[in-house]
Amino acid sequence: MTNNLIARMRRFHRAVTTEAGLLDASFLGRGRPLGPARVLNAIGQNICNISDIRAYLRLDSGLASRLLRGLEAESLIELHTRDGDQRRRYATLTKSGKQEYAAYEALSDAQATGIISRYAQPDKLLDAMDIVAIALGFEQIRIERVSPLDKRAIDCLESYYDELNRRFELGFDVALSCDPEAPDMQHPRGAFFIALSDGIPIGCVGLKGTDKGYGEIKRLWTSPQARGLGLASQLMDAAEKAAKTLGVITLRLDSNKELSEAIAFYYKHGWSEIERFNDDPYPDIFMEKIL
Amino acid sequence: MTNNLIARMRRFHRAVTTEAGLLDASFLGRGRPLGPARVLNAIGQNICNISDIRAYLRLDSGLASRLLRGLEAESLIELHTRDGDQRRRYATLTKSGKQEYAAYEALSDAQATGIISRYAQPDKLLDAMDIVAIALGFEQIRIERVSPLDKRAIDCLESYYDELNRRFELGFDVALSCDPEAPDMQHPRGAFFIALSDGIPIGCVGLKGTDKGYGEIKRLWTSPQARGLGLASQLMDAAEKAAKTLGVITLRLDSNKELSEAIAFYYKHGWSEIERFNDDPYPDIFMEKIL
DNA sequence: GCGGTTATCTGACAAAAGTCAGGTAATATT
DNA sequence: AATATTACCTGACTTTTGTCAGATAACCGC
Repeated sequence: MTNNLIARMRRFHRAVTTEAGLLDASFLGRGRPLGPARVLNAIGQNICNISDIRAYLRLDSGLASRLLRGLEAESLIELHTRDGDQRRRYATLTKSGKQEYAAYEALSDAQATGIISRYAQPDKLLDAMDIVAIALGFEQIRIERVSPLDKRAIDCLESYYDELNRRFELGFDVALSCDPEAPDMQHPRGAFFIALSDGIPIGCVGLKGTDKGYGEIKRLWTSPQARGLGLASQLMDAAEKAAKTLGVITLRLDSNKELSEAIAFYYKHGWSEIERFNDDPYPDIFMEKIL
Repeated sequence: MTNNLIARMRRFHRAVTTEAGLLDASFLGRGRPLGPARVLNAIGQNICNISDIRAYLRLDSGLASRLLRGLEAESLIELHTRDGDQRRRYATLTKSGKQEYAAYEALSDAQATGIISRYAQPDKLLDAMDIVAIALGFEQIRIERVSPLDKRAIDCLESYYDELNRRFELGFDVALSCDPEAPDMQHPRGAFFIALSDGIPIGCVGLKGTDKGYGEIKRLWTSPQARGLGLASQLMDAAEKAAKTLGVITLRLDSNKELSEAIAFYYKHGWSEIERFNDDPYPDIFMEKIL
């Protein structure tokens, strides 16, 4: 298999550059060169600040400036300053800019569904695309501290519950578990983190504050497509750092032996087994780590 | 999940264009613009005819001509005509051209291994890349008639035997099975086909000639990464067409009920169950189709 | 308030990529 | 044999992209 690695990778690369070429070429269908089209799309995706646009598209400052001037001349965008740093400028779409952007969106949606639709098992393809996209964009994964009530946090939690429900012999029902109250996982009592790959949530962890002299790690989860990249470690690090900042020195967690890879992960990261410390029906293993 | 489709696809697309940009940008490390570098690589991949190069890289004839002139001036390539159409010209790498090409290869190999190596489960990533590459390059899949002794045919057969060995409760040993003799699956007695995605074999089928008044379909297999794209149908069509050409009107095959998706496929494609017609130990279902 | 830094812009270039209207010789069609 | 087509080339041109050296105004630390 290993000797095959290069060939497989090359084939992938070729497929992908061709496809990328096609997808980008589709942007040309609207009579605008790729440069301005890319900038317009970046702005449409709410990347408004000029520095951010430059970084996202890897553009030289001069070039970026000229492309923006062009879009402004077409009156697709407007540039403003905002409160705060008066050097920074922010681009927003005008009415016709929004229409143009929507047209581009429609083009790439059509492309996307076209590719997916010829596939009998779209989920298989999408999962594969996720795996690739997450792996290739690994350096860009950001850990963000959010409210556990954030839409993206809830997405993660639902996937997490689904997975527990599939993996536990008796299923899993959050209502029966001791679901931590949101305030316990928010400043100043605790924290909640999500991992984002290009804006899409792919993992989460909660730090729950208690009044019992220890903090609890809850809902550590990474999306199946993101496993094997060390994301759980990153999340756990974020949670531990937050715990230290809050003055928590003892962390506890509960888990279930069905989740063998998780248990292995905890042992590897300095956790050790302790006695049961709650009466939640699902966990059968209890662990502790002194920071 | 479905409402998520577009977002996932977009993320993938972005990851992939960025990565593609990086990979292509790596071509720039050798002080040659992308255009000539791409042409050199196409020639290195044995795409020699100028029309083919143009089609592969989607280049205007004038542009292609100029890029070739440039490489010629660097004495990396030579252009010749060959027997046959004297208008057609074929590019070949010179000695230093081969060196340059090897240097590009080394660059992209380093890129590839770099990406793979940071992944704890490289096979997971590679499988995903295969799935994506095959799906995106679906239109370019070619069915080729080859000898069953062709290296690529043997690769397919080995994967096929491996899979049977995994899936049959008692395992699978080719030696115990009635392995058809190569001549039976070659002109004029039979045929053997492989499916190629960008040169890599991803499926096969054999048509075995017999002296018993019927032909046999053997070794119909598609790689797991290629399933769900209707590749088996394409292969079967090729085999049936070949059978007709050879004057065969009755086709038979044997299979095993463990391979439920295969059986379903046969029923769907006009095959019906018949009595056992051989004493091979592995099959437990026997089928026939009149063309 | 002053030197240093930062975010953005401008103008002048240069390189690369793409386009187009012919041109030539070989081949195909009738 | 005349005509059309094909494969490739050439030259003239435009557009797009990328680069660089300054300019300007706002901000930051002291």
